[in-house]
Amino acid sequence: MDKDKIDKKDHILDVAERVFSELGFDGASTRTISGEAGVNMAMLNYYFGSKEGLFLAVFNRKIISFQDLLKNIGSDESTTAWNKVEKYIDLYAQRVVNNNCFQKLLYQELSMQRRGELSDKITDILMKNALEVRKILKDGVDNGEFNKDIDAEMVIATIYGTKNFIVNTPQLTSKLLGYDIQNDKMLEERFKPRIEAYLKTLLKSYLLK
Amino acid sequence: MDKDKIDKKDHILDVAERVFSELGFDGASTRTISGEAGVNMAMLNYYFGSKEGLFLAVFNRKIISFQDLLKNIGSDESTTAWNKVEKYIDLYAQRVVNNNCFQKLLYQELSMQRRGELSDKITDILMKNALEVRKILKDGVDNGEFNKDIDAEMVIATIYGTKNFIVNTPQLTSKLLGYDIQNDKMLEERFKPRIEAYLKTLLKSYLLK
DNA sequence: TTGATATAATCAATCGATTGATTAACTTTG
DNA sequence: CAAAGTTAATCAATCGATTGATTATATCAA
Repeated sequence: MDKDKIDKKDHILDVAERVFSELGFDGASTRTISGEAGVNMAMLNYYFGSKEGLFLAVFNRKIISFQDLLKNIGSDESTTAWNKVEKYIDLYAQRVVNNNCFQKLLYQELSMQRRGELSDKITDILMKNALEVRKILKDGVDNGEFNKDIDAEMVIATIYGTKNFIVNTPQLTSKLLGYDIQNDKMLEERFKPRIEAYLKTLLKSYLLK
Repeated sequence: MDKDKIDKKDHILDVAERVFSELGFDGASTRTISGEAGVNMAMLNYYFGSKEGLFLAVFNRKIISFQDLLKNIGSDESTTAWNKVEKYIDLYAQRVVNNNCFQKLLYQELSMQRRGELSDKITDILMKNALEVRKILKDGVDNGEFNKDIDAEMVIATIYGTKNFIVNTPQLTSKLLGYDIQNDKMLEERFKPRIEAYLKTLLKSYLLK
């Protein structure tokens, strides 16, 4: 039945996303993934063509919705630039909480600059997001809302980097923050409001005159 | 000759450090490392016992100078907390420029929480570093120099994270910043002063009353 | 509805390539 | 000579990928 096929592919993607996140692209073997998904190894290639195809499928499944949300924030003409920044921080924090595992995977894969389509695709997607944020910042400068001498690109690095550092080195930052970042409940109830409040205060004092 | 042996081992470590940084632990094969180092594959095991032994050797070689960084920063009682922060930013930026490759390797391995001994070792070192910075920040709060409601731990995440994001995703940030982060000359002449100025301005507006 | 048939899904088995590691022979050095 | 250094050749294990055979499902003529 068609419904079953979709469910099974989706199940494989779920498992693959988790295993990739835990072990990285190289560390996660197709045998491990198929084994944990409870399917035959050949099914991975049957459905997704190759290991890289499987990774790309995991990747593509995640990115579509976020792009649209981001675009909507930037295109809203009825609000201030600072309000857009706040909205983006909220959206981003929510995204991190919901896709903690995957965000780690993305950054990990991007960190080791590898050959081919995979890295290029990830770069393109993240670049699009980054440019969207930069446009918001530049607009804020142009309309006099933000300081004219802000370093927009570095601000982007700060937003992404602060989050990445925390979720990508959980054994370090959990000690530092005082609670377990890898625990979903802690992530939602303590980390999320904390990074939201922090980034807003930090950027507000830097961006606004 | 003993000198030659040391030089050769050191050369292998140099190459291994770079290749590990570029491809990760899994992605870097012993054949690639030995090939690029211009030595026979068996020499790696002859010198370092195993691939992991080689990795540990790369890591241990760097630890010593890492420790030195920790000592002299917060101990100066004759200056302000903000001045210490500025000094630390300068020192850190210098560190990044000089050890760009290794810094990448470090956080790559740490973000893949997979090994026992090595991961603990890295965590301990970085934790010591982080606590040193936190002490500076807390002292600044206690003597009324900094805002009393700053989030010290998140500030640390911002300092480390902003840097890490840029040097660990060079193909992305090079596009964003407009020059090649992987070029040493660019790193020294353009990126270093830029991140110094940015972090100082950013943190100044956030920390100081 | 039934039976034949075509398509999709799944399987065990195995492919060649590559991995980290090791061996044994050779060369250099002291 | 003996020890250290170095090499090519090779090891078992595992990698991603593919095969041909088998089962399940869908389609359609009678």
